[in-house]
Amino acid sequence: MTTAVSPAADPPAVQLFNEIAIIEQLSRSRFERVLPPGMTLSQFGVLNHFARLGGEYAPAALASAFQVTRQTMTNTLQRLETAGLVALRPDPADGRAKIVTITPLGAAMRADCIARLAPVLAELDAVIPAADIAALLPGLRSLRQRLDAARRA
Amino acid sequence: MTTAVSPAADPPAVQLFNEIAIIEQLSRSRFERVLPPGMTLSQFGVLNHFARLGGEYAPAALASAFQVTRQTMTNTLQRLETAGLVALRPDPADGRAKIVTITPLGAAMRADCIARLAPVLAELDAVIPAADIAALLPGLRSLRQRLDAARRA
DNA sequence: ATTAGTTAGTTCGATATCGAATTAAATCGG
DNA sequence: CCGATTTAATTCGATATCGAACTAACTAAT
Repeated sequence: MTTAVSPAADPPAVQLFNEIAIIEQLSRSRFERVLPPGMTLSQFGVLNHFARLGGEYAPAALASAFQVTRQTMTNTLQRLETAGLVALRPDPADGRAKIVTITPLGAAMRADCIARLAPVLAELDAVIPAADIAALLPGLRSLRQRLDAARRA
Repeated sequence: MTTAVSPAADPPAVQLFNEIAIIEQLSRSRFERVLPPGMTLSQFGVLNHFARLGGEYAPAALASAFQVTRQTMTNTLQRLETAGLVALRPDPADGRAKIVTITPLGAAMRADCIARLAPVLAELDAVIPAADIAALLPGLRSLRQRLDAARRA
C-alpha cells in the first residue's frame, strides 16, 4: 500500500549534495563574519596554506590544491597582492609561470585571522561533538576524492 | 618524541568544512555544466521545490527553505521571473509580502533540467556507493541542523 | 626545425552570495 | 490610538566562482 499524497523525495545523492551545499553556506558566512573587513575565507585559505606548509608555489599549484579554476586563483591572488599580503615574481625556469610567496604582512594577517576564528571554532566544538566530526571526515574525504577523480575523467 | 618538521594539521572542524566546501564546488559545477544555458542550480532548486511540493510561497519562505538571505532569493526570483519561469503577485493578506508561483514554462524547464541531470546522477551513483551516501546523510543532517540552530542563537 | 598540442596565466561576462542600508507594512505595548 | 519594534522585500556594493576565449611559452613528434 502506497501512501497517496506524500511528495516525492529527492534521490539520496541530491539530498546529500543539498545538505552539503547548505552546510557550506552556513559555515562560510559564519567564518567570514569574524574575519577582518575585506578578508574572505578564500583569501585566508591561501595565506593559511603558506603559513602551514611554508615554501613557494605557482598559482596553478594553488588552484589545484584548493580545487578551483586557475581564473579563480588569479582573482584571489590579485586581491592578496593588491593588499600586500602575497608577492608574485616570474619563474626563471618557466617563462609562463609565476612564483607566489607570502609577505610578512600576509603572515601577520593570517595570525590575526586565526585569532579571530578561534572563538568561532571553539563555539562550534561545543555544538558539534568531536566524535561526529571524526565519523564524517573519512567518508567526506572519500567522496571528495571520487568526485575529483570523476571530474578529470 | 615529536616528529620535528611535520606541518601542523588544521583542526578537525577546519578539515571537515574544507572537505565540504570542495565537495560543494565540485558537485555544483558538475551539475551546472549540464543545465540549459543560463540555468543555475539555485534557480533549478526553486523550480524543483515548487514541482515537488506544489503550492505557493512567499519569497521569505523560500529563502528560509534554502537557507539563503532574502536578498539572495530576491535576486534568484527576479531572474526566474524575467525568464518567465515563475510569477509573482502581491499578497492580498499582507501588503509587504508577495506570492510566488511556478509557471507552465517553469514546470517544463524543471522537467528538462531533471532529464539533463539524470545521467550525471546515474554516473555519480556508479562512482559513489549508495551505502556511503546513506552513512553520511544522517550526520550531515544533524550537522546542518546544529549549525542552523547556532546561527539563530 | 617546424608544427601540433599542451600548459600557465589572464581577461571578460555572467551568476550567486553576503552585509549594510532603505522603504513599506504589520504588530505590539502603553 | 500611537510610537517603537519587527518583518518583507528591495537596492547597492563587494567578492567568489565558473565557462569561454585569448596570449605566451613550453613540449613532443615528425
